[in-house]
Amino acid sequence: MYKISEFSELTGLSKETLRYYEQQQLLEAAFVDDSNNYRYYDDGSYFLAILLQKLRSFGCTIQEMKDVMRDESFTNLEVLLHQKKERQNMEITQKQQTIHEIEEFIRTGQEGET
Amino acid sequence: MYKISEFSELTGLSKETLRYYEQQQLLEAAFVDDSNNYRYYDDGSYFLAILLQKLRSFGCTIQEMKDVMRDESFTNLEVLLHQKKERQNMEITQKQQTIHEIEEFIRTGQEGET
DNA sequence: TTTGACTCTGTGGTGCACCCTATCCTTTAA
DNA sequence: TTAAAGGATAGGGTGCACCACAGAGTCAAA
Repeated sequence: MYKISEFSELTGLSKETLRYYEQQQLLEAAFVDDSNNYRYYDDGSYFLAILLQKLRSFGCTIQEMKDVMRDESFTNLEVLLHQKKERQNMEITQKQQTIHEIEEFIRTGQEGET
Repeated sequence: MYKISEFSELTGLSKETLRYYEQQQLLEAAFVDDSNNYRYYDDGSYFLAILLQKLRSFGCTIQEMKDVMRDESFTNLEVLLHQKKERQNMEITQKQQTIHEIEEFIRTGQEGET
């Protein structure tokens, strides 16, 4: 069982983020001491925390992660992952388009200058 | 000379955005009627408005555009455009990396499930 | 002249995912 | 025992680029 600071260092999620995730019902402590409200995390919490961190880095929003965490069978997870992959691909295409436009602007923009 | 609504439709920048840009000293009206404070825009304003809109779509921030508009020779412009192109390329690389991580996660994640 | 459309300023709100601060209580090591 | 370290809660702040709204004044067509 880890207290919040230790768990924070373990997972890379800040203490504020951990409390925020709890508030969002995304990740709750494994146990809360009634006498002082201290949060205690365990290895199950760790697994979930790492999952959440990965999902965030994949571009998932808090709401999307809530939807994933809500069903314990994780059936939504794979769907979400494929969506995110698709989204990354779309954004790559958009950025390539933007690059083309910048290049075009550099070329034709020269005329209007001087 | 166009009043703000007409100019807004002409350029695609909302009236609020036009007033905001003026406040930011990014784009001022060509003429302001002292008696009623109405803004009037002309073709020079139009040229600049279109430029700003393009720069925004290239991922430039307000601050960066200010830097461009501050020097009338537009010497910063080309530098900024190349920076933005580079940035788009970097972000594409990052997104490709994310896609790899998602794919990797889908593959190895299967083990942990069930 | 009236009326509806337009303009102005100033101020506050938005979204997202946190971060920070103050204040208070509890634990822990010396 | 004491003092530092660490925990809690509540509420406000952040950044960015706007958007929305209230309240007041102004213009333009019928």
